[in-house]
Amino acid sequence: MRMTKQRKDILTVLKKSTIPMSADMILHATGNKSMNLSTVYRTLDTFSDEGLISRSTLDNTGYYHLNREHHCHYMICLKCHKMFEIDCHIDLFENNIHEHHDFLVTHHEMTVYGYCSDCRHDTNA
Amino acid sequence: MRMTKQRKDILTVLKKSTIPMSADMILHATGNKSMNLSTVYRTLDTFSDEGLISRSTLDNTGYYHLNREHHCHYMICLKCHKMFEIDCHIDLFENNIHEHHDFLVTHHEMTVYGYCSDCRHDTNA
DNA sequence: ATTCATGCAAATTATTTGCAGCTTC
DNA sequence: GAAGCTGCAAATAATTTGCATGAAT
Repeated sequence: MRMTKQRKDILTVLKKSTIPMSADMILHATGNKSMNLSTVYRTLDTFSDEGLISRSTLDNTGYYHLNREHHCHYMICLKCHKMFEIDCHIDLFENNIHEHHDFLVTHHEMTVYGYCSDCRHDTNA
Repeated sequence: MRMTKQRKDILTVLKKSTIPMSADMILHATGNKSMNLSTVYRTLDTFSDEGLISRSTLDNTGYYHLNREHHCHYMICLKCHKMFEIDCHIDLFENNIHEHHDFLVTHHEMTVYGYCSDCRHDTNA
């Protein structure tokens, strides 16, 4: 993977951010006025393939964040759409989140990704 | 809320399904050849507002499912993209899912929605 | 030098909206 | 009969792609 100025800029932005960012947010955050949005998308794909970052679909658009040692989840305010980072403490739920983060939980979503039985035994993998 | 043929058709489809469906999948599943996709979207919005169904963004598109007594989450196969329903047993994780569902978990995502402190205390709510 | 990355513009896809006509209550 | 739906077509918005040029190894 070639380390171009664009890629460096994008990586810098991602390293600084504590919350997931959309491609557009990332583009603006770099301050690189000549960089194109498609470059951002392509770079994010590449970083993703390299396992450097992860993409989640939130609010109907893609959000990207650096993969760090301790993974975390996010709380999203239904009104202002701000995102707040929370550690992956499975026990830290509903009431606990309210106490610890002063965030009133209305609902949550969890999706588990992986490979199903069929696909694991499928030889044309 | 008026109960039109279109709304009945859509509700029937959602009732039959055990997994979330996209607007397009729902349209085709109704078999109603004269119904328009915008009607599906509008109806799903309405149902959502009524609290009848929930929308999740998966795989970058919206998926809708009926709200049932026991809520559940979904496992998504990274290869075939099939979805599998799993109960919300917070303790039923990684290894357990593998044992119980023969699904190899690679990663998961959890998002908690609600209202942040700022917004709860904001009078122009 | 060669390979890969970039900018630009055009294509795709999911979703939303305006509007005029048609149903349901 | 009125308010609320619907279909259709056109508008948005996010993301992807083709292609010719430019930069990194």
